[in-house]
Amino acid sequence: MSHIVEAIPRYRKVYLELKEQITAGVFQPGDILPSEQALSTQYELTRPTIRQSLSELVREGLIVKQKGIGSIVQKPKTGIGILNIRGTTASSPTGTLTTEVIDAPELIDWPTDLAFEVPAALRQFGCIRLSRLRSLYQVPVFYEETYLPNINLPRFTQRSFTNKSLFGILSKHYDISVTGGEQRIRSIVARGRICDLLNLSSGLPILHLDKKYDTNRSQYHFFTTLWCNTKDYYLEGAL
Amino acid sequence: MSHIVEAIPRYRKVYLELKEQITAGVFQPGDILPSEQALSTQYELTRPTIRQSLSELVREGLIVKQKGIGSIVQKPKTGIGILNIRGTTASSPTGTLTTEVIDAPELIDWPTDLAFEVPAALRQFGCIRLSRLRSLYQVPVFYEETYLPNINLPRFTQRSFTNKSLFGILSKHYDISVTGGEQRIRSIVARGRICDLLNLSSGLPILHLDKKYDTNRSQYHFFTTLWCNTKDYYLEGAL
DNA sequence: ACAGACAAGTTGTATATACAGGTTAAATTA
DNA sequence: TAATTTAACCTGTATATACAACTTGTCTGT
Repeated sequence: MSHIVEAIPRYRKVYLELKEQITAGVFQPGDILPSEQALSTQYELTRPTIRQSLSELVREGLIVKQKGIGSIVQKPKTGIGILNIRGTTASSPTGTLTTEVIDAPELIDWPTDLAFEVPAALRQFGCIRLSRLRSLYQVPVFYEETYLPNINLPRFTQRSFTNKSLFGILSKHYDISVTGGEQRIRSIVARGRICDLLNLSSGLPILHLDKKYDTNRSQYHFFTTLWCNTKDYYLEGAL
Repeated sequence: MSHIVEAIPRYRKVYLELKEQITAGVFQPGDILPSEQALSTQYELTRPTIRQSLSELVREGLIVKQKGIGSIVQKPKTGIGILNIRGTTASSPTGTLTTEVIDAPELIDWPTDLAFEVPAALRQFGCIRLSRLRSLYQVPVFYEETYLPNINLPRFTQRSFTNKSLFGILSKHYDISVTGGEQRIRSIVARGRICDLLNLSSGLPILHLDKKYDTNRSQYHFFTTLWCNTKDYYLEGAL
């Protein structure tokens, strides 16, 4: 087993730094970022490299670019932005989302009723299942079940996930970052256990989402099923 | 008023051509596209330019790239892919989606209850409203109301939208292409007119989506509200 | 005072090139 | 024959450069 260095490209460092500055408020909505020329001088990189950093910010909707003007910082999106690539914790209003573990991480056989087909390459390994309940202002909003292939995740089942971002833990301790994925959405009525967890009466409409996440580990995917009460909130995402 | 030539960049032509070939089946899922080097020879462009074309295909999920291998064509996504940037017609299984006009295009005042705020720059112009019902295999699946700013859209209200793509008409006749947008999703119960249109009994859960589209015309946005019966289908999209 | 030309600054498009690092299959060696 | 090395090919990252197209503010001439 080789030591993973995973060198971070320079364009990505610039992207991360600018993103941090935007979310931290150094650049306010409506502000114009330093020009590509200025950024290339500042970071000692060339303009194509800087443009690669900015294109990521455009893709995520943090800036829009306008010819002749510059890169304009956008208002952060409102709502519970779990339709995009960000983890649910990172994309919610700061400090209002709490996470409670319902079922602690445990090793199980792969369920047979997942919405997405589990690749054979993953089936030969075990499956780690955990479930969590997310609340906004102490009101339960969505319940989430996650299924991960048990490949090279030492001490994963011992970790605490209360009020922690799963994406953050995967990134920090296991060098796994989410690069994309797909999702399927339905509208269903709440029944049984979901009602209890979300504190709903039976028969109310809720969102049901199945997600498959792609990661930087080739062939490594994981899966999430999610039930969301959209009575007081909505899900939001970029097109 | 100047004549709009709107020269199409070369990288975009390559993108469009490859996309056409993929959707037409010239390249099958699992196939590997010609290498960037081969494409640059074929199209007489340099590799950076070709990479710009391919990056669009990656963003739309039509291909994934793998270092040392190439660009792998992906299975077309199943489901009704209206969560992504493609118009609903273009992203559904070929030939199965029919569109019926419920309310023909008409000039109205801007509604006051749209989910998204209409920019002041658009409010001073009138609003064109039209509504359509989409059916899969003759079964109504979603109902859609669209609101467009009436700016430089000659003869728009006279056009037929039956079994036509709104995106296609905007692109072909008015040089308007959708470049992005945002959406909000809720789960609600069907009531009143929606029940009749979707042929549902009252109280069943359906999806409610509000969308705001960005276009290549600066400051020009339009809006869609959509009700979708997800009993037999689901909405799908990339993360 | 006003209109128009101009200059400066910005992003968009495109070329040309180089090397790093991953993958595969053929060639070489033990 | 089997294992190892090598070569060929692929995408990823980065530099350096040039010109086009768009926006804004300034300068100039009337």
